[in-house]
Amino acid sequence: MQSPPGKAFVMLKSEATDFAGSSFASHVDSTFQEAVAVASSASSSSDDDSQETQNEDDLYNGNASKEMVLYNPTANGIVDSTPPGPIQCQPPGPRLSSSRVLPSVGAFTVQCASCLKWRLIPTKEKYEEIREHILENPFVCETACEWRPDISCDDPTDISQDGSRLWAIDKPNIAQPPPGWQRLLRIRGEGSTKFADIYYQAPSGKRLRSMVEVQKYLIEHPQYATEGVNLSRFSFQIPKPLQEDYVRKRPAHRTNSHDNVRPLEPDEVNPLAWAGPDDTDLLHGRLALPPPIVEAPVSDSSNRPAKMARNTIRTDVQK
DNA sequence: TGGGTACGTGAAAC
DNA sequence: GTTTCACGTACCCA
Repeated sequence: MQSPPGKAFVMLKSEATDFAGSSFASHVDSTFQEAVAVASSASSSSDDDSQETQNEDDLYNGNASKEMVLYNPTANGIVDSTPPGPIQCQPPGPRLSSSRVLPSVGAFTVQCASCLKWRLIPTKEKYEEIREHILENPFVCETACEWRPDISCDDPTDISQDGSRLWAIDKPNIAQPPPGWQRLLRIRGEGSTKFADIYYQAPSGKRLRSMVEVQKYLIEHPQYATEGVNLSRFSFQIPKPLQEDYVRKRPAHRTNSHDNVRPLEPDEVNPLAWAGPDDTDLLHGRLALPPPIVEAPVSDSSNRPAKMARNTIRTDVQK
């Protein structure tokens, strides 16, 4: 099993304490139980069945060659080194302050193909640019010189998995959204049957949630086609969580899912610290980020269907 | 009450 | 058998 040609990791809402100064390996045992990570692998993956394992190995042991991670710097995730700059992933709208809102990707990290250290990517746009070509152009630390002139493979990793964040592997080689369009990743709560949803937001603000909708929209708005916007620019592939049980498995072809699906017990639930962001780093001016946009999916929610859980979350968190 | 969002689920694809 | 796609809809807020 060789290293996949490219990966993108998504680290989600978290309460972080430190990023740098610790290796993945040193955190494996203690953090994997806590981190919620999403991982998507490269297209190559001849061994899909072992992809998850490989991803985990990559993440912790540094075997991956080109990986990308998203993390949420609002949660105090930035290292004590040079700030990567503002992250522009899903700026919270008015509704996003709602307690319904679940974990959301806040920032982006890619693994250097050379030294295997993680480098923060300053903007979503840059991340998407890297991701689009990561198979052909593996990311290396020198690439980061574009926004951090003094960075090199000799510098410590920007981020390590300390177990307080949600990690996901993003898919490589996803096309950047057309100009004016936004690709939105919305993470669902833990225990849902699906990890996340992808939306494309048209310049008009219209949100499209499937290829079918995109196609309809492009037909209804032929001006985009004249601008070169076509379906190949869209991908609804979602990242995969490293924590396998973040997403509830669906029973095979059973409509009466209650028969087969055992709700997670509280102590089985990933004890995420979905706390609000630690302002420390913000106060230090390390990041210019949107305010917290996430409310924690409380572990309580795992005892019941997600929709019910939402009620609980609201009741517990809000007001 | 209408619009937006998050979640569940049937069907299709793998 | 499992994953992904697509979309219906419950729920919440303004």
